[in-house]
Amino acid sequence: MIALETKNFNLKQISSSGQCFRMRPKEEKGESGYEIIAGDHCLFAQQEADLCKFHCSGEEFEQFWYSYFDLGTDYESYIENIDPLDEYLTNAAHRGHGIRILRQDLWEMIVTFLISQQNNIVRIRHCIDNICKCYGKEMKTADSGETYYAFPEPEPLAAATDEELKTCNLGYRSKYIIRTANSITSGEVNLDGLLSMDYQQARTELLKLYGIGEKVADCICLFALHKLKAFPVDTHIRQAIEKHYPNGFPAERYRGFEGVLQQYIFYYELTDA
DNA sequence: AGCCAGGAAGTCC
DNA sequence: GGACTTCATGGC
Repeated sequence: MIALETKNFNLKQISSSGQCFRMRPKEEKGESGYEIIAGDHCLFAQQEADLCKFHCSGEEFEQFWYSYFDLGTDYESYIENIDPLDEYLTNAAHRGHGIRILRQDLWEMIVTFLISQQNNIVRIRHCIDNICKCYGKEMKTADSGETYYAFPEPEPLAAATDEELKTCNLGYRSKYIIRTANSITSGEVNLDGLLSMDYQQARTELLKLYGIGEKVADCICLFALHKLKAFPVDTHIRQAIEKHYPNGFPAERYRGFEGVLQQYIFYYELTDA
């Protein structure tokens, strides 16, 4: 178990920030915390104020979770750059000050945000749970020996038929996932290649995939490739900008980390004080 | 019951 | 290039 003092880190805020869908409140041995499943990893974590307990080995923490939670980055400096006259953004950042832009798996984000389109967050979780149970490897946690399912690899999803995927209740998105999985297994689009591209290159490459448009591509760039200049505009963000920024969001002031602010706004719009 | 959801592809002009 | 329609499913 790793105990750590953290700043600008809040499990509750991250779990409901809409960037990850396999993180949820959980009781373990009578203690409350959060279960986080990412790729084929699973972690139980607890938090009291700034003190966090990560129930994993030091090795797994250093090699995986430290990076996953982006713990090497100072988020307060992003918040300090916010225009103090911008009351809306100041309030949004205040409420979501414990959010981090997670460094998640590329393939997992591609599938996750294909599923996210024209869908609500509660149902997105169900859809992802379904495909993990059907197509992901069964795993056991080192900590407590509990069973969980890894996120499925491209191969089994590429091999699935539309009829089979239908049992996961993905709706019309099934065909997007099958065709995109085939684009990966065939080598038409190379996942490792995407990792070394800049934002514009990666975005263009992602747009080649069937079912991925500008918004989903930006989510993948932000949440998997950690391109903080990506600023995904969905229905909530569009409405918030129309309401609070009639002349457009002042992205030029925040060049290079617009994506962090986008998350504060998204979280602010989806939560109550 | 009916509207909506972290949109994108298809089909017009 | 823009506007308009269709696409499954279920949460609220």
